[in-house]
Amino acid sequence: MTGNTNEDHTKERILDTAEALFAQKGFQAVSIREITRAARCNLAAVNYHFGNKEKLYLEVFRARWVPRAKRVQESFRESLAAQGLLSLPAVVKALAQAFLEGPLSDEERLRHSQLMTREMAQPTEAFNQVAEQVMRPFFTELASKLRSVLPDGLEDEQLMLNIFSIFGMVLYFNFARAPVSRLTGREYDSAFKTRLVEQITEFSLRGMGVSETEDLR
Amino acid sequence: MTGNTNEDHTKERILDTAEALFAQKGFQAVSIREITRAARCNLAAVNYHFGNKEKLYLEVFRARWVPRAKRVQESFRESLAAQGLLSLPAVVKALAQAFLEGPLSDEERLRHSQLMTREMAQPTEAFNQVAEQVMRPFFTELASKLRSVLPDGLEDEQLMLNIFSIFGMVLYFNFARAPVSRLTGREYDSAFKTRLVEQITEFSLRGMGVSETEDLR
DNA sequence: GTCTATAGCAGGATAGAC
DNA sequence: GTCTATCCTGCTATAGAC
Repeated sequence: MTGNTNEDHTKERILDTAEALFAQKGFQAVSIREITRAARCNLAAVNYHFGNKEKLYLEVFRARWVPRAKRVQESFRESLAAQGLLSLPAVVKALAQAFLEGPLSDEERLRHSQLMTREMAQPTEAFNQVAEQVMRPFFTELASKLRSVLPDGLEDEQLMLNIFSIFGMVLYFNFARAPVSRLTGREYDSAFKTRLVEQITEFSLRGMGVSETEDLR
Repeated sequence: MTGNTNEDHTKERILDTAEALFAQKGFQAVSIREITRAARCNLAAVNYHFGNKEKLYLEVFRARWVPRAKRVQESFRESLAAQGLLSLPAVVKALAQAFLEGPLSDEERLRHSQLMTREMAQPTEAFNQVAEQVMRPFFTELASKLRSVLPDGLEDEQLMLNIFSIFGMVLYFNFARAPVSRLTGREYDSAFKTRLVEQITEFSLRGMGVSETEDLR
């Protein structure tokens, strides 16, 4: 747009690099020097393009994290549509798949959930974006979809807590790779991730009180 | 032992203060200056008593975190014994209670799970202590207790994944207070925590495939 | 065991050349 | 828009008085 010949512009490289480093180590543990070194640009570039380190962090969420979260949500919708008739198993399975096997690369997914976990555990200014632009609308959508396939008379709060319970498992299996791998002796390869999707799906379906008269897959 | 008149000794105050700050902000985000200021002692005290900042962090786990984790495990055993006959609902409820309403004060519990979450998401040297001295023995114990009240023929890995699923929820409700509060509109008061214990217990019991022929409480 | 003082370094941020 | 050079603050760690 501004006549750049190279879309791998410094600004974009900084955003990518910064996201990866912030996800791995957290805001405070990453220095501007480390970011610019990894992004192969000058130390002053961060302050030039983003003003300061904190604004860079916020921009990572605005320009990278939020759009990616929307891609995951979109993948959930498509995966659900592909399964035909709306049913509880379909919703739950599409959810687990979107977050554990969805459109993200393995590295992207790890980054994404690390940043989310950090903001949940220790909210910064970015948490408002996460909560209002991504979590709240998605939870509302999920609640309405689930309500349509669950028995009537279910309380709002109960439904919410069920959704949180599922998310708790999904997030846990994403961020707690160290203990899960150590205690199960399994690597996070694609076979294991498929196993986890199955586990989350079946555990959640039973957990939400679906009768067990039929196979869930 | 060494003739101190005051057991609120500098060393102990530093450990308490450091634990709280490391839990809130993480290792890198806390400075020795901040710790010693909050512990009302001299800047040099950390290096005198612990050698350096990293050794202080490890000592927080050795002298505070691990013993507290063992208290939680002990509370689980007592709570289980108090419920009479060993049954699946008894095990699961005792587990949820120990971690959400157990022997810890609210502040202690928050600190405890924040430190644990940090080590799971981003293991440091302290993770070995956490995993081998606390998690592994407790998982083994839990697995054996659960095995005795679950149908025969259950695979080891399936059992492990079920335990992780429960822990995922427990941890999530502990560390993700910000989104849970924001989206449910509820504070983490004791009424809500009791509600969460109930949620985790019932969701997990159904999730593990207990037949639904009777009330779970 | 607790203090002051300070060495030595890494961090964020900015000014100004190009 | 990218660079170098530099300011200044705050950090860890240590030496040495008391």
